[in-house]
Amino acid sequence: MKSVDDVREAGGADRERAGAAAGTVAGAVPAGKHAGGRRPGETRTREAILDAARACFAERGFDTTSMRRIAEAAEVDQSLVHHFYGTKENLFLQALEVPLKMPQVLAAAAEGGRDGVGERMVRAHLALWDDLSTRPALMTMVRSASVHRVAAARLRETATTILADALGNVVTGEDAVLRSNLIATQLIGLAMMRYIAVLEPLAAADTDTVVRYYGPALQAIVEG
Amino acid sequence: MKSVDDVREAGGADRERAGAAAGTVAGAVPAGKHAGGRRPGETRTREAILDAARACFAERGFDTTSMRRIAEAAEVDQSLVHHFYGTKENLFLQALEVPLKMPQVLAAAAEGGRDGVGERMVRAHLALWDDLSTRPALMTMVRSASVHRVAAARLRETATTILADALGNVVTGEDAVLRSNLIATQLIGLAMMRYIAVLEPLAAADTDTVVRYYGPALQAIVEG
DNA sequence: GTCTATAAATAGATAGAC
DNA sequence: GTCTATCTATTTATAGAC
Repeated sequence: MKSVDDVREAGGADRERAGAAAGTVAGAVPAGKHAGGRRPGETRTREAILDAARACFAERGFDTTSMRRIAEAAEVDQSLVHHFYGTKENLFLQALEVPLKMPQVLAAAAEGGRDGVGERMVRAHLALWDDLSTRPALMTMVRSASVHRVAAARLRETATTILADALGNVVTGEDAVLRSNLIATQLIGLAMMRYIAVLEPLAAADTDTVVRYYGPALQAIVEG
Repeated sequence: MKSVDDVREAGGADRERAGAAAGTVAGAVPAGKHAGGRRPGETRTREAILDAARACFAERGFDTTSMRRIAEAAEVDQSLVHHFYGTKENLFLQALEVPLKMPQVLAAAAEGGRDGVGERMVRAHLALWDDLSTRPALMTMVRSASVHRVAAARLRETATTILADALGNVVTGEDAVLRSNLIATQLIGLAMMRYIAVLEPLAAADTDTVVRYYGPALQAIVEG
């Protein structure tokens, strides 16, 4: 598993921020140091639930994942899941939040001109899917896009906004937006077959091999 | 909607065959003409249920589709669905049966040598998805592949057996199987974004345009 | 903040009358 | 072959004790 930079999105709009360090535990917090802020222990449980939800949704999709299962995975009571996130729908929305690093990584890959941009995009995409801090949200999105309206909308949004924006300076000329769509199509297809359908030998192939063969396919569309 | 040849698979193993013409209705059957065969009226209801199931599964996926909903779509009682197909799982299996014409159409597209095979494959694939007699089964397969083991297996099988077989004489040399995987990846990605996620402007683009831009991308992998 | 208990809806599946 | 009625399990979600 390759590791990309450790930039993560703030998450849901109503998510509290940890005071300073990420590893803050209940017992390590100085007494009387939380005026108006969160009470110690709360955030940890809340995040544990969200992480568990992401993992479950990523692995089994929206419908197949029950609130009970998420609670079990987070090792908390079922009612706590509702207490923190209300409905299953809302929890799913939070789990869908795409890590901020995604547009950054893809934009970085699109830099550097037209030459070899196909291979760089494939490599960046694989890096995001092989990174354990970004994979669950991506997997949740793609896996549920077929049956959940919001996940599908998020997928479209990712394909257009993020990808088309990143490729804005690279894919130019006639039908530029359509061609960007087709590049996104190739990348989503790759995720689908390699990580979800687990098609062999593709799923077991190493990154370099995939980049070598698939990069030129993206490049063909970049060139128009 | 373009129409491909009208070859359809026999369906499930336990499916009865219609006597002669497809349009046979109860009243039009000669009396005493069904010794040991099916009783009139049965087949029609049975097929209506299967068609309705395919339509529902195609549109909403496995989990979201209830037996009651299928019964409603077929305009029959719920218990009839169980009567004919037993479990929901079994009905889903029947609905997944990929039309026989699929491998035929793809094999035909692969004929004619390496030149322009990318464009021919894209065009054949789009024809299958735009044909109302094949689309529901394909849609059912791809839409549920993310959450249903059997659908995923069918997708893998389609990608390897059917596609790799068709491309056997075209994709040769180093990593031929992996490259066939990547071609299937592109086609499934296309179906996913154009027909399921409905990404614009891709979904609204006409066939020729998609073929023109996407064909060379497949060709790049064929060439290696 | 965390738990027990349960409401309310819906699912798949079956029995049996006709 | 077709319908009514119902069983059983599971789901999301909430109320309320501590």
